[in-house]
Order: sequence, then C-alpha cells, then structure tokens
Amino acid sequence: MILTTQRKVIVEELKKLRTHPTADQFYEVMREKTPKISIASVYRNLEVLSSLGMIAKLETSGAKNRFDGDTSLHYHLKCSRCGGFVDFTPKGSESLAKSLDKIKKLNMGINNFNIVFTGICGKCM
Amino acid sequence: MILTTQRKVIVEELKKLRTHPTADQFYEVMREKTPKISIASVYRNLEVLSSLGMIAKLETSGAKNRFDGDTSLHYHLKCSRCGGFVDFTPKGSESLAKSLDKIKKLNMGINNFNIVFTGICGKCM
DNA sequence: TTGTAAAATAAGAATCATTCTCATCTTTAG
DNA sequence: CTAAAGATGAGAATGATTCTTATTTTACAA
Repeated sequence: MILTTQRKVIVEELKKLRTHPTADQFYEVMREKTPKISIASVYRNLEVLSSLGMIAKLETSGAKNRFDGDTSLHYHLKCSRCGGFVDFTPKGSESLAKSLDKIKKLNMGINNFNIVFTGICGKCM
Repeated sequence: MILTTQRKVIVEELKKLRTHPTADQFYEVMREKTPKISIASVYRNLEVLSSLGMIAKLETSGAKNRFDGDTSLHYHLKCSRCGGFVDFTPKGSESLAKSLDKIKKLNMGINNFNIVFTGICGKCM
C-alpha cells in the first residue's frame, strides 16, 4: 500500500500550497487537517513521495530541504532581502531551457538540474 | 579586523581543497592545522567569509551547506550513485553561460544563480 | 610601549531539525 | 477471519548548528 490515505492527503495538501514549505512547516499545515499526525510521518512520507516523483524535493534552498507539489520544470528565486523562496520564471528563460536541453542530450548520465536564482523578489523590489 | 589570522588560514585551507566540505568536515581539516580551533568559529567564520564573497557557500547540495574556495562561476554535479559532490563543466556549457548572462541582463535584481546537475559522476560511470 | 575599548575566539551548553525505535494500528492476501 | 507485512504515532536519540560567556587578541590613541 504505497499510496496510503495519509500519503494521498499529504500530496493533496502540498499541491494546494504555492509556498515551498520545509518539512516542519508542512507538519503544521498537516496538523490542521489531521491533528494526530506525527512529525516523523511527515518527514518519512515527504521522502517516500519525492522518491516516487509525486512531489519535488528542493535541495537547493539552504540548510533545510523544501518540498514542492509542482513537479514540472520551473525555477526558483531565493530573495536575498526577505529570505523568501518563490517560483520564478526569468525573462529570457526560453534560451535557458534550450541550453539545458542541449546539455541533457550531450551529457550522458545527467538526468536532472537544480537552478536557483538569488536576488530581490517582486514583493521586496 | 575583518580578516583575522584565523580567517586567513580558513580561506587558505579551503582554497587548497578540491572537495566541497560541509562545515563539520572542514572543522576536521582545520584541526590538523590549528588543533585548538572551535567548531563554533568554523561555522561563524565560514559564514562571515562567504558573506564577504571570499569563499562560496553552496546552498545547493542537500541538507547541509558546503563551502568552496573557488568563487568563480562554475557548476557542480551531485552524483546520485556515490553521493559525491564535484566540480563539473558539462558539454555545451558555453550556451548555458550565454543564457545565464542574458538572464542576468534582462532581470534586474538577479545577481546570482546556483546550478547543480544530478547524475552519475565520472568515477561511478 | 602601555591602556583601553571593540571585536574575535574557545568551550561547552542549548537549541532545533531530523531520524530512529518500537508498540500499536491498518491493510492486504489467502 | 487470520496472519503477515507494512504504516503510523509518540517520544527518545542523534546530529548539526547556534548561542552564551569568559578569555584572548587586536587596533590605536596617549
């Protein structure tokens, strides 16, 4: 029973969020739905679900991993002012997508990339 | 006295390494040179030095930050087999560099990017 | 040089995130 | 229905990082 009820709820709740919560932040979110959930289950299941590819683990956000319900290719911006971590599609990203595609084709063995921009987010600008 | 003796040694030792040690790994390295150094000083000073731009903090390597004495633009590969974290210049990286340059020009406020490839490293291949 | 104030450091305690353990509960297969 | 396998909750254990504080070092004015 890989996709248990609890795991389905986790995916569902994570996909509702636009934020990219850390495991402990997401634990707080889950507690509102299912108060008796254990924090160990949150850690465990975020790990399981990301290894199944059902959610994304962002290992690019600093000391703590963040999780993202959106598994499509997109980029993130880490705001150097407020510390926020937001979805971000820069101007000119088409050429970036092409370059990455090219690299993927030319380099056997490369199967993923993590790209995080650093700068000032829209809110802080 | 921003650049204390200790901090100079830290930069010097870090630049000698090709690895990208975590703070606690680097603490072990430093202890060989200066046995009475405190692990708190290592954490503190790696932070200070990276905020000065004298070393690079790689926030893209997983749960723990890694530090790199090489502050020039280059990419890293995280090996999905051995877990290693190595310098990596993919075939076709010129086009990537161009794209990134373009993005930097088009997007005011963006001042840095972290790119980590995931795949099998040369050793494991 | 010396005295003094400011900053840096060592050591270890404290904190915080994450993982582990295990008793209990749930699910699935037969 | 029953047994076995797997999942969960609770809290303990671990491990990394940060904080606190007494001590040491540094810069620099007298």
